[in-house]
Amino acid sequence: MAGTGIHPYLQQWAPAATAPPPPPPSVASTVPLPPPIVIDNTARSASDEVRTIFITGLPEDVKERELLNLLRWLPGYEASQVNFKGEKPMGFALFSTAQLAIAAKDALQEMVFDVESKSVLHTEMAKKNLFIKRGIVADSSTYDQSKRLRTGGDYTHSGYTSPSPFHPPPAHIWGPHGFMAPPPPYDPYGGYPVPPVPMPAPSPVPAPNNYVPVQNAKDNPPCNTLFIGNLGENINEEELRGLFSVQPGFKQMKILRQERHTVCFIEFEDINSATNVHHSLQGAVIPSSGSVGMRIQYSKNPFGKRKDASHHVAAPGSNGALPAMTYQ
DNA sequence: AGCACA
Repeated sequence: MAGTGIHPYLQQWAPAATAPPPPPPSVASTVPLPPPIVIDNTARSASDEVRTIFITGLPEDVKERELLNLLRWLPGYEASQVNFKGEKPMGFALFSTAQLAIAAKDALQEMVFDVESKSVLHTEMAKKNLFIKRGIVADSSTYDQSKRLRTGGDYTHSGYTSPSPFHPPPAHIWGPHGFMAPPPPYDPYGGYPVPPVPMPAPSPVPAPNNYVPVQNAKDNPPCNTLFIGNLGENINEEELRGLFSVQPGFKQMKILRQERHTVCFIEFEDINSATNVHHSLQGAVIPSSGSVGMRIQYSKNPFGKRKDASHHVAAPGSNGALPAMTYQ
């Protein structure tokens, strides 16, 4: 049959077409935040956790809408706001859980927000949560853009369904099932106005079902190749390949089995694609890796560049002295 | 922390 020609995008945002995620432990159906996650926040009640991130590095002419449109894709996104301290914009974004806030923070960390103004985002957890006014934005007379708070798109808290078949969500930001942290208690199709596109593939890709913060102290300069470490000993190569090969810009990957550490290298078409995945899958946990989150770094030796650059090439013909063997 | 292949 025609089961083979699956459009890459369709796979990506086809989270639960025929294989819905394992139902969360059947609690009361309306509990808002039930993370059955690894992190042991058990000491603190999840209610007073800071789940807001603080964003600096935005260009001075940033529009609140710009930030919103970036953030609204991130899982758990609830609201955001830009305040100006002098002319320095400070962004705040509220997420549904602390963990999703951390995930978002990591995903945005060092992101190039605008190339022309060379703005690079820096993110931290906020000191306190963004306060959401209930009801509608109050002051419509002043129309002070810098202080507006909006509740954002409704994509995220309703899952990964795309707003439109023609406009798939930027999977390069969050990966196919990227940071699918706690399966939120939602009905994938409930309340969603459009019937989902008929999904040909059940669940070809074992997706990361979790995400764990990962300390990535050292990294190498950005390049088109990612180095993936911390994969756990029993990592399944198929699963790895399935995850990465659907990422936008993917070219090839090489899995390297070492004694205890399996690592892998993934080449992308360009640095940008690599960077997106670097952020989107950092700390992602895929089933066969156990409970550890993968560590993603830029490769020391990108594909297509030889490791040994001992022969520093002078500009051809720059000095008349030709080396011995230069014919051909 | 573990970085190969062209």
